[in-house]
Amino acid sequence: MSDTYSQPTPAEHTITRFAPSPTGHLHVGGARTALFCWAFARGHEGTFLLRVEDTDQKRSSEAAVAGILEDLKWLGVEWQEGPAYEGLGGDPRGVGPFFQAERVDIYNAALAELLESGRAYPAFETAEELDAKRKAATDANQTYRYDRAALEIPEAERISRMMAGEPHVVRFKAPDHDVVVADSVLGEVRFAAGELDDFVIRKADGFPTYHFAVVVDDEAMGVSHILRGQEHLQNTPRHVALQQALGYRTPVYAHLPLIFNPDNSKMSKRDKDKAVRAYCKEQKVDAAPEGTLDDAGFKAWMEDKRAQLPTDDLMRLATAIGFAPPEIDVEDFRRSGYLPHVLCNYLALLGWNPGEKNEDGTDVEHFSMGYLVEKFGLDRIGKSASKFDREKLMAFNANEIQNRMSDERFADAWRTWLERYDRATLEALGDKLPMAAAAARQRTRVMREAAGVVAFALRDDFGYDDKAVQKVLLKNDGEGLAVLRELGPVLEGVEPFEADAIEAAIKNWCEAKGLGMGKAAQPLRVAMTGGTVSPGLGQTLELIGKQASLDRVGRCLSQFAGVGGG
RNA sequence: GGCCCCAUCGUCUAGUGGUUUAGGACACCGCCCUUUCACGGCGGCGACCCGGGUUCGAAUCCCGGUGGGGUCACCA
Repeated sequence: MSDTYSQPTPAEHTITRFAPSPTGHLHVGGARTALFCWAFARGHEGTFLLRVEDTDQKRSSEAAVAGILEDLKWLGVEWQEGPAYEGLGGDPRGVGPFFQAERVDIYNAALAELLESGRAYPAFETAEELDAKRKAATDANQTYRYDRAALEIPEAERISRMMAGEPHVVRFKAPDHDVVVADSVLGEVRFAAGELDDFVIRKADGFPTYHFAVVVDDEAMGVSHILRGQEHLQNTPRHVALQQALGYRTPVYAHLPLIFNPDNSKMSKRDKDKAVRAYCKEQKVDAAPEGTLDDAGFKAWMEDKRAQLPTDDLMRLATAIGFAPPEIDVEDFRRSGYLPHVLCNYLALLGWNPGEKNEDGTDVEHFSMGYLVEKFGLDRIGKSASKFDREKLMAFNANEIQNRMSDERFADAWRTWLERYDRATLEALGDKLPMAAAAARQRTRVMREAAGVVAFALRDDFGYDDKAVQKVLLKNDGEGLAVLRELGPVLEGVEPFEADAIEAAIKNWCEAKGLGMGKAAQPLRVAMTGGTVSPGLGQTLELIGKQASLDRVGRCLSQFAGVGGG
């Protein structure tokens, strides 16, 4: 065996890896896999490494790599080994590089062994020829397996044609015995001999296929535990067969249950395009709004049910038409204003459960990253797929913001979020941000809702809600307006103009008049915001400011005086 | 269709043969708190896919059925 990929690490050391292919942002399913790999390694004082599977030249992009690294870092899923990124990554054991496209020599060395031992062989069919064979088999209602036609060619000729540079792939000769996959979640899964066909391990372009690269790399990098989605289960016998042929050890496998949409469809990036497209149809949007797409592009996208827009274009379009597509990628949840450790918390519960109770008998459901690291284990991973429930995630996030965060911590988190996603509001708020945060916190479930809660403070030129005006100001001969008239001077006398003092002053006035607080609060709300809903009265007025509050009372009075009496 | 996986309230799940009138969370519905909204408190609704075994006893073990899902590329 060549030293190139000999085992550099003692087998007892726990090493997990996350190996995304850089074809887009990190998907929540991938995020959960990464999270589990990370937690498992951490909990076993092991190493979590990141490897980029970019052997598909056509679909990989550097932007996608950067996006995935950023998403992981934001989540708090930190890799000790792998691509360097803001202090993460590195290669202390010298097992890199961590981009498969840079490891072709390593794969070829392993491949040479298989070729030599006769476990792999070149095949010369074109993709078109294979498609035709496949189609013929399907049409005849039969399962297609590669027919080993290339093995009909005498070996010497095969080799010489390969050496002469004739286009070819290399196939692995599948074993003639059953392959058993020992999975720590599912148990032993047996695949009968003959189920595997001679799959391709090196493509015509010289790059290894996924199956081959994964097996070689996991061995070379000393990966001890492979946690991945259950959609990979049928790949595993191929990998095990390859390991056996190469004399590698087989790592521990744990196949994670799948995550679905509430309607049982697979969660996919396409869902976003689908939702936006449906909204466009529903709202009869027949041309792309200014500054989003050109007409031809928009039309083509609308007509092709499976078309996907680049993320940025899609989001710009969605924003322009006032629609929020469902969150699918980690970046989507970040943009909506979920907290990273809450997302991790929720994700961890999809397919895993600590199985512990709180003292009051409820299940332990809200936990920190540290708790996850401490408790996570393969033995409590579930077997059945789960549906992604945004309502519950939202409730988790709301719980964190409303019941666990302080006003100060929320203000910090909000500021960070605004810096990235809503600079206009950040600037409009200015140094009132902490006050606004305090007012908005208990009414905010995800960060993007917060600005709406305090929107009244940002603009003076709001309109009044008719129903509110009728009910609160004009009813009973302008009772509400009369209250407002008297409240003006009361507010004027409040100094300093702070929430508690404001509330106290209004309360005093009510008591003196023998009125319930509601009789004063609601007219003031309408005057301050145009409607009947706002944060606490004191907070609302303080946020608006003394002069502006008085102005709003005046404006309201002059607008409705004489409309309905009073 | 072949192969493979799975199956507890609408959803996420606890439950590993008796401690279970199956526990919790989200959602939903009431009531309470209350200056609106929200928060919070209390209560309610609501599940072991079906059929056979095994056993004194089965949500838990076995078999079959049904249902759901995954996968069948020179993508990963």
